[in-house]
Formats: sequence, C-alpha cells, structure tokens
Amino acid sequence: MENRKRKPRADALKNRDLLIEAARDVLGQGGPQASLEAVARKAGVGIGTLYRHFPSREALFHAVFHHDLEQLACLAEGLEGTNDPVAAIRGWLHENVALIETKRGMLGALSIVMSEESKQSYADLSVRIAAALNSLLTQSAEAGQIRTGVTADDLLQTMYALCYARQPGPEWRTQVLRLLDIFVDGLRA
Amino acid sequence: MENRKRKPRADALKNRDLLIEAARDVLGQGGPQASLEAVARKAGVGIGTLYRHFPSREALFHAVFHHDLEQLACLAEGLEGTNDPVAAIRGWLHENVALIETKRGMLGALSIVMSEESKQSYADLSVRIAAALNSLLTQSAEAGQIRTGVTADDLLQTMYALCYARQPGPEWRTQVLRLLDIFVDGLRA
DNA sequence: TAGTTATACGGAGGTAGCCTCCGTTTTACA
DNA sequence: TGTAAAACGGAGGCTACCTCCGTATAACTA
Repeated sequence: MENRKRKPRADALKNRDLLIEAARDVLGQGGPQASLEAVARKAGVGIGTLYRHFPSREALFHAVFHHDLEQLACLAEGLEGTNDPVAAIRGWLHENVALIETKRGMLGALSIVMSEESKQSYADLSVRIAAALNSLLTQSAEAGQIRTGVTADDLLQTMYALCYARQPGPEWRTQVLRLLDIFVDGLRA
Repeated sequence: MENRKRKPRADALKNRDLLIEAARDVLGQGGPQASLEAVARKAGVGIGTLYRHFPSREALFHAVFHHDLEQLACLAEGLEGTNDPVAAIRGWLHENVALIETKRGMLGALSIVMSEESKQSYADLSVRIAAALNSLLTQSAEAGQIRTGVTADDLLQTMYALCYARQPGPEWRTQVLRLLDIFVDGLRA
C-alpha cells in the first residue's frame, strides 16, 4: 500500500505536449472533424498514445483550448507596468482574435460537453485574465494614459461581438482587426 | 439527336421522396454527421441510389431544407382569408419553430455551401412566404382584427431572435413558444 | 550502477462510414 | 411487346475510429 506516486515519465509529458501542439495545427486547419490519426501522425506518436492521453475527441479539444487560454492569461499578466498600455492591449486582443480564428469550428462541439465538468479550470483562467486586464486598465487610467471607466469585460465583449458579427471568409481577420484597432485607438485619454 | 426528354421514372421520383423523408428523420435526430447509410436504410433503398440522387451530404441537406421551406410556403399561402388571423399566424410560426428545432445543427454545415449556387430557389420561396404573410397581415389589419404596421419581416425576425437567443436543451421549444405566443397575442388590434 | 517494475509506447485489427462502379432490373416509349 | 434509356442495389476499396496487448523505457531502489 504505497501512497506515494511515481513522478510522471518524461516521455509521457513530452508526448502530451506534442499532441496538443499537433492538434492545434490539424484541428485548426481541418476543423473539428479532422482525423485524430492525422493528429497522432503529425505529433509523431502512435494512435494508441493519443487515445491514452485523450480518451475522446472532446478531451483533446479541451486540452488545446485550456492550453491556449493559459498562454493568453500569462501574456496578459506580463503586460502590467508597460509604458504603452494601448499598444499592449492591442497586441493582446490581436492574439485573442488569432485564437478565435482557429477555434470557430470547435465551439459548437465544445459547448455541450463543457457544461459542467471542466468549467472550473476555465473559470479560473477567465478570472486571471480579467484581473490582469483590469489591473492594467486602472493603472493606465490613473496615469492618465487611457480614459477611465473601461473594464476588461468591455474589451472582451467588444472583441467577441466584432468576431462573431463578421461572416467567416478570407477577409475575416483583416476586417475584425481593422474595426478593433479603431476601438482600441478610442481608449486613449 | 432527340431533344425531347423522357419523363422521369416513377420509381426514381418515389425514391427521391423517400430519401428526403428519411433524411429529415435521421439527420434531424442524429445531427448533420448522422450516417448516410442509415438514411438509405431507413428509406429502404440502396446506398448507391442515395448517392445518385444526392451526390454530397450538402445536396441532401439542401433538398430537405428546400422541401420543408416549400411546405411552409404552401401553408402560408393557405392562410389567406381565415377569420382568425392571430390563430393562423400563431400556428404558422409554431410550424416554423418546429422546423428550426430539427435544423439547428445543419445550419453551420449549410452556410458555406449555400453561398451562391442554390440561393435562387431559396430566395423564391422566401418571397412567396413574405408575400403570403404580408397579404394576410394587411387584410387583417384593414379588417380591424390586428394592429397595423406589422410586416412579415417583423414576425420572422422576432421568431429567429427568440429561437437563437435560447440555448438548446430540453426546455428550448417550450420556452421559445411561450415567448412567441406573448408576442402573437400582442398583435391583436 | 544495475535490477526491478510501474508506466507508457506503438500499431495491428475489428468495426463502421464514405463513395464508386458496374452488372442487373425496371420503366417509358414506340 | 420489344428495346434501350434510366435507375437500382450492393460489393469493394478506402479511411477513420477506438481497443487491446506485447514490447520498450523511464523512475525508483539497493
């Protein structure tokens, strides 16, 4: 009855990361119905390894989404103290738009499964992001660099609205970013 | 060089209808990814027959959608001259909501392909529906049965907004119809 | 450092859906 | 009633899904 756990094997951790990376590419490119065997091939691992790490397609979606959201949270937290908050916000929003672009197709597939189980970890990341952005916004407002009264929710809601108002197409990203930039310019004090 | 076309074979027409009927059930139940072989089985025809009539999954979607829209247009055109326009409109909107309920999943799959090719036939049907509803609305308004100034677009936009604002779930239909009924009651003069 | 064992790996294999192709059957027409 | 155009069915080749298990390897231990 040994309660101590062995530490996870290094190759397992590495393969998990390789799979998430490959899934980002393959699913982003081919949509949520893309072949999981293609994901395994791209990651350079066997199909069995993929299924051991991610027992279902949804589990893989979640892992990719969680990973990307975490990147976004870290990026937001690194923004504090910048001397050009408008550029920082613009850059962060651009990253977020790029993410949404690769995820549009997945959202339908996610929405049902996400309902209860993994809500918590997403909620935590959302809180981290909102906190980081709000901190940046209030400090910059106090320093007179941007207008006061703007919240993280204002930024995110505007971004989502612009993303989902436009129909997908070759010009999608350009158009969304153009309108978003106008909004961001409007943040200046 | 015979320019005259043979009239289509009776079994071909019958099988086409059987396939559309089966597709309505199977795709409505199992979503847009449901097995086309299951559709063929349900229709009682071979898989080859399905693919001859509908070379792609999208072609089958279109056929089902077109068929249902045509039903809706005929229904709308049969409403004219009723002595209870509010009930007639309510009934028609309920039919439309029932249709949307079975189609939610398909819309994403359709939207890309629909873009140019089969737009025209849908446009024709939309015009027929709008004309029928507008005719009903103006006549009833002149007769003092409902308020004036309401258009077919008002009805349709309200219905779509209510349908897509609610998240899908077991209560979806009940909730949508409840709110829609309040709106319809509000049409009375 | 070498031995032990938990852990992870790969891919064969069984199932199922996609779509094509073609020999057979049925129907419209003369 | 004969015939050829039209339509039918489903076998077959392909690919993806997912499971299972013999093999390989990394973490631990003495």
